[in-house]
Amino acid sequence: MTTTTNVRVRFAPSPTGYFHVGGARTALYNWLVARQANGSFLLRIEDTDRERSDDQWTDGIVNALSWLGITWDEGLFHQSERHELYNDAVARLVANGHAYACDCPRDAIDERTKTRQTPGYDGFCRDRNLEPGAGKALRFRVPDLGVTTVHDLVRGDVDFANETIEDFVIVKSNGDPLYVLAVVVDDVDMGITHIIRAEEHLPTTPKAVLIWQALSDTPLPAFAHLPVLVNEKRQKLSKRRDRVAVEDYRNLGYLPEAMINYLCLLGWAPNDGRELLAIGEMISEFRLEEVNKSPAFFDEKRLNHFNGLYIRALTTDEFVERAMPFVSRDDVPWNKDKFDLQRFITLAPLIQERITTLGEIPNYIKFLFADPFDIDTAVFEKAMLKDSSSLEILRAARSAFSEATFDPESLKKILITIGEQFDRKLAKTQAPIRVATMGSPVGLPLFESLAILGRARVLARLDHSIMIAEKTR
RNA sequence: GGCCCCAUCGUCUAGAGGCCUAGGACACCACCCUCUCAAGGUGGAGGCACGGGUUCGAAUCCCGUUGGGGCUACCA
Repeated sequence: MTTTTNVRVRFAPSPTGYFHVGGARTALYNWLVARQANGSFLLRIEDTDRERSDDQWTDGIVNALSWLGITWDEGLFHQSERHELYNDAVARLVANGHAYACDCPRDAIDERTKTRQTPGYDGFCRDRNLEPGAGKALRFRVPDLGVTTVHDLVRGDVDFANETIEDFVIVKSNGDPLYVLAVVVDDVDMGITHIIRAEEHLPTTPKAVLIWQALSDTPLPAFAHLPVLVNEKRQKLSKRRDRVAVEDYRNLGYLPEAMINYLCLLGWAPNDGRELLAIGEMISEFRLEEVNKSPAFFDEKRLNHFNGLYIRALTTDEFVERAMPFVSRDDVPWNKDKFDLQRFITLAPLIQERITTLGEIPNYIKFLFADPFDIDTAVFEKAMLKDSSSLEILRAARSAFSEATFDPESLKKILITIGEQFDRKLAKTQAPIRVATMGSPVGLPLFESLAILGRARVLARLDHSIMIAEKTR
């Protein structure tokens, strides 16, 4: 296990917005490849565009990856701190004729393009031998003939005719390197062997190949372009359009291991039908060559399913521990110092099998810790006033509970007996009691809840509802 | 417009020429279980985009059509 290989991968997000699940999936696949090969996973922040980059987004990326358990072996690298490297590479490119200065304004290029059949830059400055410097951009001289082939592990060979690739800009006129240049310089410098990224980068990959070959004799890395993740309209997930920030899922109460499992299956599946995969299984079984080519819809419903399974697989102790941040938040629907850990623990197993996200917990235990306790009028009316015997049941229960042993079994027997008096099944008998004591027609099992609530509060709540019902009828 | 990618149930997928009467999972529906709601169990409906080839045989290979998507900045 201590043998290391030379496999080196990198995850290179740009800090220009919330870190979304598509990026997380890309990071995961990179990480799996690194772990499987016992190689290295590097994290590099692509912040060459200073205006769009912001440290807060970098923090978000770092936090999200940490939460997911995707650890990096080298980094964080910031492209913004590596300008010397880029300048050096640019100087070499200019010196050996691969790059040239260009002072064409955009509108001039567009004007000339109108009269041409091929779109893009027309190579106007190619042989003008402009002296590179301030106010002039640098363009890469793309061969007029031939084909640049991208060998892609998931898509096979993809050919691009060089004549369809324009002489693209690699350095802005203000001297800043462009992404396409910085990426290659860094990948060469860091000895990256596998470039695993989203499919949207495929069209610019021949440019990267050309730069790589102009800059280095080292063999090209293997490429793997992953299918993009799409929304319900089958458009690429976007930070602006779609609310899919990893951070949001964390706050909603998704488990990182469920998220990882779901993400892993978005574009890849093991040979047999297994869907619940441990990290170790993903690491040993994942194959880039088996990654699907078509876009995948990020389906929250399916994520929910996985999250529910993972929550239910927790031991009670683990569950309680995971739940703590969600029952101690400021926005919890009860006075924070009313919270009682022991009582929560007692109910925990019952909650655990009912929820799909940890964020749902407060609503389940609100009845226990919220005092004063009030009931939604619509709910109350439906449960208490639509049925004439509801009030009678409340009274009967009030009377019987005042002397009962307060354990679930005893309480249940009492209610069954009361139900018989009214010729009702238990399902019907429990309804008004539930609303009166728990505030909702749905929720945790009633008798366990009553027992934990305790006689005093149960009686008080019954009295309260009886009073309201009497007044209203 | 140009370049490129993609195409199995609504969704995620299994399927690498006969094992396919196309399998699983989510979602959906029904039933069972049941103090509510869930969870769980059982069952059901639902798909190879279309057209040509190749082949004894095609979801699987080839071509085309259609449809979807990505890129097309001195963004990343």
